[in-house]
Amino acid sequence: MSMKARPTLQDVANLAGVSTATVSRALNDPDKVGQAARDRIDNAITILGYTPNFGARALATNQTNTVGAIIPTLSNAMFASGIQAFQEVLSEAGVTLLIATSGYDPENELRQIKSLVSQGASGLLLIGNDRLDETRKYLATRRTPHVISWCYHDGANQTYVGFDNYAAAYDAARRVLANGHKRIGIIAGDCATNDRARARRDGAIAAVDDVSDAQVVHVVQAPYRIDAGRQACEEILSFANRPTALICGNDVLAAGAMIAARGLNLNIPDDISIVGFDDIGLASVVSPPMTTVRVPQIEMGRAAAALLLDVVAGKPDLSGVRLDTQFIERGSLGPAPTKG
Amino acid sequence: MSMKARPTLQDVANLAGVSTATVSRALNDPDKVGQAARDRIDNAITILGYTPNFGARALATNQTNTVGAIIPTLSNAMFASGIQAFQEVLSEAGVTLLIATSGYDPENELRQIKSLVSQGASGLLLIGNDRLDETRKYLATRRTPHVISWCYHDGANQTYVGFDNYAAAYDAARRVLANGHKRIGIIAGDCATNDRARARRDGAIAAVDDVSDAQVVHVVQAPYRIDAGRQACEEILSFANRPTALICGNDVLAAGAMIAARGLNLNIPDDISIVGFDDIGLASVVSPPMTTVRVPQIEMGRAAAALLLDVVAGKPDLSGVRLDTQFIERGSLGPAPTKG
DNA sequence: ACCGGTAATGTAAGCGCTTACATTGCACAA
DNA sequence: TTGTGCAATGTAAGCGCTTACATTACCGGT
Repeated sequence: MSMKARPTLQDVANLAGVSTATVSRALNDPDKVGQAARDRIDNAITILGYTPNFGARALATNQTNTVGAIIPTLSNAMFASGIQAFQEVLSEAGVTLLIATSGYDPENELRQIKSLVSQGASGLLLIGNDRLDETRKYLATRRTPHVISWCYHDGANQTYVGFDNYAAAYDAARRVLANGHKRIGIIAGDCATNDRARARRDGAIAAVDDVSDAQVVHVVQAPYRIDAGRQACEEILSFANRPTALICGNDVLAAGAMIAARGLNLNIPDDISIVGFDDIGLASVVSPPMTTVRVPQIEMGRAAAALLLDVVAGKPDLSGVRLDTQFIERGSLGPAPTKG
Repeated sequence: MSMKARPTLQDVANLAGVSTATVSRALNDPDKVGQAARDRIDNAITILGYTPNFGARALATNQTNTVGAIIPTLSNAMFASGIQAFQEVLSEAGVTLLIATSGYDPENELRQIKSLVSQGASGLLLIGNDRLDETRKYLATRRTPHVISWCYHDGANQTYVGFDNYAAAYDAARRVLANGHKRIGIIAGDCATNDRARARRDGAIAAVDDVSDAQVVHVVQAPYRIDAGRQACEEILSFANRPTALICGNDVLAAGAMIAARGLNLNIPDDISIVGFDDIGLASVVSPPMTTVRVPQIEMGRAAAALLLDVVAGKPDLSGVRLDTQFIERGSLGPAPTKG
């Protein structure tokens, strides 16, 4: 048993009786190496359990074949399938994905960005638009290629692959209003460092404001957790002037709200309608099935990957991609109860 | 604007008018550098947007401060909070986490392992016990520190931080049987490359076998997706000799089963009881709330991180950690229907 | 005034890899 | 036979960083 922790190219070369250059070629461009040598090298590699040192390779070639993604959290399904799709496209292109989480904290996001860049990420997938100025500056002075997803804005000097949270929420609220609801409650996500949550809230509010006899009776914020959604809903329902419909920042919040409503013996949607956002798997399972806004996660992930690959490769395709959301009407939305 | 893509230590040194050694020291051991120099260096760093090249540092120091985790999938909440906890402990220790997914494919797992090691991971978190021999050999010859989670086995020459899937499923099945059920159906996860799914299935079967007048009437496998769970349930319920209770490989499957049952106008739990496994957020939201087995994800993640850190640091603490699961009884489990 | 000690800094080697360039050996044409 | 061309391989420099060792400057004690 060798004491060396990690076999190197040199070790392989020695064992195979060739120079390091030959081993390197055998690895990267097998055609350039004779059959005999190649066999001995392959053999040596398996014997030693050799794995190239990525950092050294990156140093020598000045290219890493690696990109990074910083997402707010792994803890709910919100990003899961999008990232999965992102990953798949990348690995087809032979690019490794490094994943980090920011926990919705901009400071932490910057730290993670630096860490990933440091690790060799030559491109970045970022979520949303709320970011430290310092982060922006860092990205700019380093000219780090990046695409921003899960949101979309026109004209900004950024590459977005996403959808318009504001418009989607506006539309969803319109649909709710079309059911005759006049008193609307809103359970928004935590808006402090989350532009998507803000956009969704504001879109919904704007839609209600645009209808003269309807009003937003309560707006509360809650982190994207079921229990927080329940608590928020309980709070809203404890006030006078109960809403007949609740528009929630995402499905997790809406699921919590449904529990709370049921806990108060309210029937959904007869007594109160509840709509979510994201259409995660859960939405169709709860009872009644949840009305929500479908986000094109997979398409978004794929498109973001393709675009990022382009940008990294130097094609300055700054156009971005705007995807459509879809309002999914299910049982949790019903007509406004007749005044009783 | 410099044309250099990525500023180096040298660039910083030039700008600050010192040698690279001084900059390096300023970065890693500030006390060793005079105040004046340090200021100029800090300044140069921000001006240039310098970020150390991780690979080069790793090369020079021979230590990476990085570990990797390979999980089957990001797509459901099964691993989310465990990984989150894992990550948190690591980052407290200043260690970076690299995440990759295998998609339950052992070949892919090996590929990802090599990739992470290549990237500098000096330790690995692996899920479950099903693995290519080649993978085992690779890990062994390289002496790559790793801990295995989401399962537990005694005596094996491995470090486990997890729980006993078999025992937990056995126990869950006992609880079901204690409710008087005699005809049990099982919707297992995809067992082919998933030892946890197998253990859960076999544990449940064993429990039923241990009760003389009860029997497993159907066993089907389905990937961990809601629609697959629904389909599997529909299949089982289409057979003669319907079970009165369904034990599912995880909550996602159970959620699908609940939909299917409801679709057939069966009341849960009056007509059929359904139990899941994992206790993901969804379990308490569905209606009726799902009886399931709580897995100590957070504790597991934290413990795995602590242990991995130890192993990487050279303390050969091979003891492993066995955690307990907890049977959570909710509305989806009821007494067996009286023969009708 | 001189010396030893110490703090601050510089010099240069080397980490594991790739690659331009040099070398070797051989087949084949003339 | 001699040269030519090409395939296979070797040599060595250099990627960005750390660090042992060397150097410098300046301190206080005598």
